[in-house]
Amino acid sequence: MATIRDVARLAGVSVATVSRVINKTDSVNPETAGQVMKAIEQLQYEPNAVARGLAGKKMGIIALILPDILNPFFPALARGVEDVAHKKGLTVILGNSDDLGLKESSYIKVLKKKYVDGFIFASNTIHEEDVEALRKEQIPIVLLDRGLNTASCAVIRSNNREGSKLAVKHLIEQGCQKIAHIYGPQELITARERMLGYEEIAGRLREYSPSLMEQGDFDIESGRKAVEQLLVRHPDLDGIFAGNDLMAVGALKALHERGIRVPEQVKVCGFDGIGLTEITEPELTTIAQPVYEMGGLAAQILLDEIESGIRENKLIELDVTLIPRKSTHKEES
Amino acid sequence: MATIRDVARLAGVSVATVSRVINKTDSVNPETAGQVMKAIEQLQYEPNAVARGLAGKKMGIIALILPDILNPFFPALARGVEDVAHKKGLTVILGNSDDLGLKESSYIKVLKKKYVDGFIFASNTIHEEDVEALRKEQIPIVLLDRGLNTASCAVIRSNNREGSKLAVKHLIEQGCQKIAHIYGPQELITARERMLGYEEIAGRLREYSPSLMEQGDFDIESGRKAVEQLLVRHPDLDGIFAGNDLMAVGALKALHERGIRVPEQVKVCGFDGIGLTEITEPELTTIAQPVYEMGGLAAQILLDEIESGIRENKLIELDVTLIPRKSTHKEES
DNA sequence: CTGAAAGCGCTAACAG
DNA sequence: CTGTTAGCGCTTTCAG
Repeated sequence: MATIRDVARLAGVSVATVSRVINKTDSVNPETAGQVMKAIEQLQYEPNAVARGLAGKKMGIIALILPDILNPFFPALARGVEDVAHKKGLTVILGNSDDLGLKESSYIKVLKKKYVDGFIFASNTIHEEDVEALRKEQIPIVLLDRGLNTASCAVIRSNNREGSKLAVKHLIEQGCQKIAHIYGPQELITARERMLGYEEIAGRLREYSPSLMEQGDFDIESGRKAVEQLLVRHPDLDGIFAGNDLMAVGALKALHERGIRVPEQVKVCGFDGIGLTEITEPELTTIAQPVYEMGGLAAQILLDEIESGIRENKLIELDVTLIPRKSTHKEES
Repeated sequence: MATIRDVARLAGVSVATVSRVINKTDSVNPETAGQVMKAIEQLQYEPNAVARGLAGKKMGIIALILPDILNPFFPALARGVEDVAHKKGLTVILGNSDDLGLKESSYIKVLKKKYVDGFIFASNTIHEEDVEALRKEQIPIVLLDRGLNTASCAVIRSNNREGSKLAVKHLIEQGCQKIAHIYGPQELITARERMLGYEEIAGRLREYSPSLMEQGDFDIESGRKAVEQLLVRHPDLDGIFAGNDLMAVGALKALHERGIRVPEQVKVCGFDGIGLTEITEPELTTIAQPVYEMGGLAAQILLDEIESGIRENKLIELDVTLIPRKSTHKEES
């Protein structure tokens, strides 16, 4: 592997000059530059990223810390991040935090030592101090689905409240009158927002009652259990809005087990728009988030910040869209 | 951030000594070592990974190149890799190759410059030359699901042929007599092996015919299409063994659309054991690969190789297991 | 067992 | 516009 020295020698210039033409960091006489370029070509020279990193404190790597890549929500996010990073020549380090603050801290600690250029946290448990610490060291961060309180960096999320309202309105349009909601863990702002959206619309219904809400954990099993509870209290419910798709799948399962037909007797709507929703029977109506785009956008903002050195601090809220499918289909009368 | 120099100064020794106690690379007087340790504690010293990388050509990073993290087979693999890597203090870079040889080469090029310690390729299109090149540079590699021809590094895969035999035998036990097979792209050794396993067992059936096989692309849509073709030729088939779970899901969909009941009229079995198989209706019988374990093992072997510097070159074939579910359930008579 | 010093390959003042 | 040189922080001979 040729080094910058080899290039300098062959081109008959100093390493500084070579560095300049590579990084366009200073003007260089076009002719000299030409010589250098030629030498680079000839030697097939490629700058060593590690040496560069040591000198400049940037390795051309961004870190993506998410709860668990096994959760079907995250692969699309990861892909979104990776695609834009790769396009810009950066690489992505993946970390699974399991929503453990400690694991997040541990990733941060290790990755800082590797001079990663920036962090994207899609994790729900980052310690405020960790964010502050990174901020202080001028390491760019982008947060996904976090509250406003952490106003010291860019935050991306989708419009959860509006999405919920969309969902409930849709259920009503399809003829539902008694709509239950399975909400996610209330530590998560997304879960809270979705619940609020539900209450805002469902609260107006004659049949509404707070007991139409039941907690879940954003996983399939909890969705199933929640429905079992709900059916005890409200055997006559005719619509279920689950706080995410996994719980909606669980709901579908519970209903199926009980011989309750979807959508004829009960209509079900999820949230997220993950691929699973297309393979259930019936296919699941859902509020789709632009997950891939969110990942791409997060990466984009992060890269901009890395390049410019300017912190953006903005909160971006993306629109969601209703994808009507069989599970909420209105029977023609 | 304290440097090794600070530690040396505080401990009253040379940097070389500090380096020695950190890396246990040479014996040091226990007392001196103690001093050094104390200094390290006091200064909260953490060695800089990039400087280390530049000096030693290893960044404590491994690269995982797979076709597409969006394919539900890969998250578990990635998680397996990441978990063991993280346990050993290494980090994982993720690359999506889309099974494009060019993209793989591009990842290799970029990552070599970053002194990654090793590569895991779960991708199907690595150029033989690329592998050889890495080999020559002594960069450890582990391959997943590759043929034997690339005998120059460790290869992990699961016993696809036996798995297929298991599947077909199971279908026969459940009463199937005319079993079709949807096979995957024949460039993939996994797809070929599964097909061979099918032929070996199904070939003995009275009703067997080569026209019971139809090609698919390992995705849902192709599974659906394949079944449509198969039903034209063999309206009376009573079992389908799909080369992977996604195609099995497609098969389920096609059958459902045609009003053919599973498992009563046709039984369906998939291959892989991805999570999707638990949420279809009916739930899908499948041959499960230990995907998470495969990832963990790949990482383990890679790390061993990185640490020892000894190439292992072994081929490891993991066992698969039949997971019987509703989609192949035999009706009690 | 320990220290001095030469890199690893590149960037970024600082002169000129 | 260009060259010299001092780091970045650590590892690793080579002496002692």
